[in-house]
Amino acid sequence: MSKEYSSKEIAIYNAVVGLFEEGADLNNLTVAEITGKAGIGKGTAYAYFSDKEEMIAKALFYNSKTFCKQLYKGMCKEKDLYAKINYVLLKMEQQIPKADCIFRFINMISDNSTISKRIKDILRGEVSSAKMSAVNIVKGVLEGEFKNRETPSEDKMEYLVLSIYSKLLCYAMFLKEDKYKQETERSTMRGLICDGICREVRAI
Amino acid sequence: MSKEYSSKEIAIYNAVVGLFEEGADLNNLTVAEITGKAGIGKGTAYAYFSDKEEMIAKALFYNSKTFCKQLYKGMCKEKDLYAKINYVLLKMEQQIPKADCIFRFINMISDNSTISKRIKDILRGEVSSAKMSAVNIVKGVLEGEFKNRETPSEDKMEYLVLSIYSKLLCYAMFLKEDKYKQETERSTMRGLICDGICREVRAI
Amino acid sequence: MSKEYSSKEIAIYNAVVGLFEEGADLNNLTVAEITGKAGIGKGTAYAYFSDKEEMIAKALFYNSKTFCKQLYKGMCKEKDLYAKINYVLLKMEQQIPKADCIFRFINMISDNSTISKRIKDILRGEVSSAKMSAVNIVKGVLEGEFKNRETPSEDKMEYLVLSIYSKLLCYAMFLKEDKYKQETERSTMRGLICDGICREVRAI
Amino acid sequence: MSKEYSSKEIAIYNAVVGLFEEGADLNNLTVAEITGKAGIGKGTAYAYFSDKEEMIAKALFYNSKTFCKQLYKGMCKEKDLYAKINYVLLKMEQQIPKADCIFRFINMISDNSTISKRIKDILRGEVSSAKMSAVNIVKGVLEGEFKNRETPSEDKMEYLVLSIYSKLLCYAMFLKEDKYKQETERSTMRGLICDGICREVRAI
DNA sequence: TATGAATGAGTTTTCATTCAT
DNA sequence: AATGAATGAAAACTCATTCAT
Repeated sequence: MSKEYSSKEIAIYNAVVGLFEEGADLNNLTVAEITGKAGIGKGTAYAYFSDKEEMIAKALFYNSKTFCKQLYKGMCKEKDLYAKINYVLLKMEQQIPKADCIFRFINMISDNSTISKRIKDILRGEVSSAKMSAVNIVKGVLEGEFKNRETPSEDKMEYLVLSIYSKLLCYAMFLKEDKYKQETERSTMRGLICDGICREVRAI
Repeated sequence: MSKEYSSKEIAIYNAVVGLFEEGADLNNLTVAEITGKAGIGKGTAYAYFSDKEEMIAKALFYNSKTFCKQLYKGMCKEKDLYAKINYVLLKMEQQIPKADCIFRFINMISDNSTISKRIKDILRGEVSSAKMSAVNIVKGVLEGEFKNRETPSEDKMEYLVLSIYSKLLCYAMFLKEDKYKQETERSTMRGLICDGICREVRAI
Repeated sequence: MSKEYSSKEIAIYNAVVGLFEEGADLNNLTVAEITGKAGIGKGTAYAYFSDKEEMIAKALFYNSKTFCKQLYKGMCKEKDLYAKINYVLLKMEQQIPKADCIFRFINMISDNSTISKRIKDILRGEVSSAKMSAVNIVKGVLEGEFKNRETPSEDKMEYLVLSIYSKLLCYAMFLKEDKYKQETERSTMRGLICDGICREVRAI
Repeated sequence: MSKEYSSKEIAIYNAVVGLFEEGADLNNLTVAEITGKAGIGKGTAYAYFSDKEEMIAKALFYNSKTFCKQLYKGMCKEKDLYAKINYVLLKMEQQIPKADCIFRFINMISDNSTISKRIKDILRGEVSSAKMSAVNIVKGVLEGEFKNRETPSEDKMEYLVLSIYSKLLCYAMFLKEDKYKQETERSTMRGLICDGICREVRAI
């Protein structure tokens, strides 16, 4: 079911994400940097990827898939809506660089870069795409809410997904601001977001 | 109060935005393309900007400022919260490329590109930064809501801003999906967003 | 007298010639292509040849030697000058790719490529070189002509060789032109060449 | 009528031919070598040519055209067939490297290299192609021969062209052999070739 | 002041060759 | 002996930036 990755592929994926976490610009990464960080020869990388863009696109996709899968699993164990959202927000805080990387990944899907084109190719090929993965988390969050009551119309569900998804996305953005380096601030905002989402779900 | 722009500067700004709207990747724009589109010589551009990144960063900033200013003005004329939000969403739909350009601009602030660094420099210099401009719109939207009732705590205001801002941002993202090429779909979602935001504001 | 070739060597030789006949550029053949076509591992090839150039040079040499030997044999059976030349021209037509390969081989001797250097090394080592082989055919063609009459001076013999050799060479070149895809055209030219050479030989 | 060449183009053409004359392999010339020899920057070359192959192909073509034009002009002044051929052979001897370069050019037309493809593109574009130029010389040589007598059939003319052309070509090849470093040897062969051609023309 | 020809540093990518298995 | 994964040197090509006109 799950794809097999060779050790060299994983090395490239980790190198790309690692460089990103160190503050590199994904649009200006060089193959030399990537393979250097990965500890393999330049030529080797080209035996596994057709070009630089593929390396980066697949690395972002792999990172997103891995992180989202893990997030999804943990979130499912939480008992109610509030707890689920809180879990996701907390995990994002704990792994800011990973979350950030997904954030970049999602952004990249809609720029016009060559990487973006490659990402789209990958997503087309994969059944459970990465953006879907992020959206899946939101859907997972909502699941169970409508077991004991009528499921809202499709439009309303779509709105709820947008509403929750957008808050998660922006929370990731806000986390990078200096202000949110403080746990107190984060905790307050987290609470407000959880409350807000619960209120929205109830209201629909 | 407002800065004076020379005609050459404006030409560069319009060229950058124009190229972006034509589908160019902002990270791979060349000076030749920009000056070609602007109808001026390469050397001339360097008389007004210190490097390529400055051209792009300032162009994005200029575009955002202009669009947000216009949006802000129009929005103020609307009588209530619902109408204001509806106005903003409608304007975004009407000017998808411009909205998209701001979206990119906001995203860029948090990538690690050279352009991003330049944007930060500009924002530091400008009192009313562009992100602020976008956030300002949100603030403008909220303004007036709290004339007849107690202003919520600063934390809650911040949450409201995040909530509204995130929905606007994600609406811009969603607008690029095929589904939202249909006016009916857009109209439904617009209504849900306006309702949702009104509910949130009331609930706080 | 004749060298022994291992099966791997032969595989390489056939691979090179095969690739050439398929339209490959001898100057841009890769080891991967050659060994792939030969059905052996890259490392194995290096057990038999010191480098890529040697593979190609020896392959061309082998092909030339083989083809010329065969041509020489067949030609000797023909009774007179006209028949001999006609035989050679006909064989060239029947095996255009092989003839072409020799043609390339001869040309290569005088370019300054690394392959050319290797070819020269081989020719130095071999008593009956390939160019000699081609020239040998010409000499074979002339042989017997001067049994019943005085052998011309060395200079004149040299001229005759050049004259015949050059016509064979150019006939091979011309054969690649569209015009000579027609048997009628080829047949006419063949006749003219045979007549011309006979006349020259008689005149000397 | 004649194309204008920029000084940079000429510099590239001379550099390529110069490098060839110094013994470089046309198939392994690097852009750095060419532009270095030409005394211009690498980037500059790419402003005038779309790629390396174009530089080399056009350089060979330019050299051939120039040399053939000059040869043609001089040859026309000679009074009879013998003198004309003698003139051409002498010029070839005097400018062995140039003649050699044309020889390579003609050979290249029929290899399968990228340069060869480029040459074919050029020839398709030009009315008086380079191979034609070489052939033109042969035709020029023959011109005037048939003023006072009946022109032979087309086939026979074609044969004559092949016969003369092939001798010129091979003479150029032979000139590179050590033996023909001697003027005496060359002079003898020259005489034999002139006689031979005259005899052939008369016999047709 | 405006220009765009010229430059070369910096990137991607290929491929001959090696060597551990 | 045979293999092919791994390597990195080398080459093509691009493009920001300069500067003579």
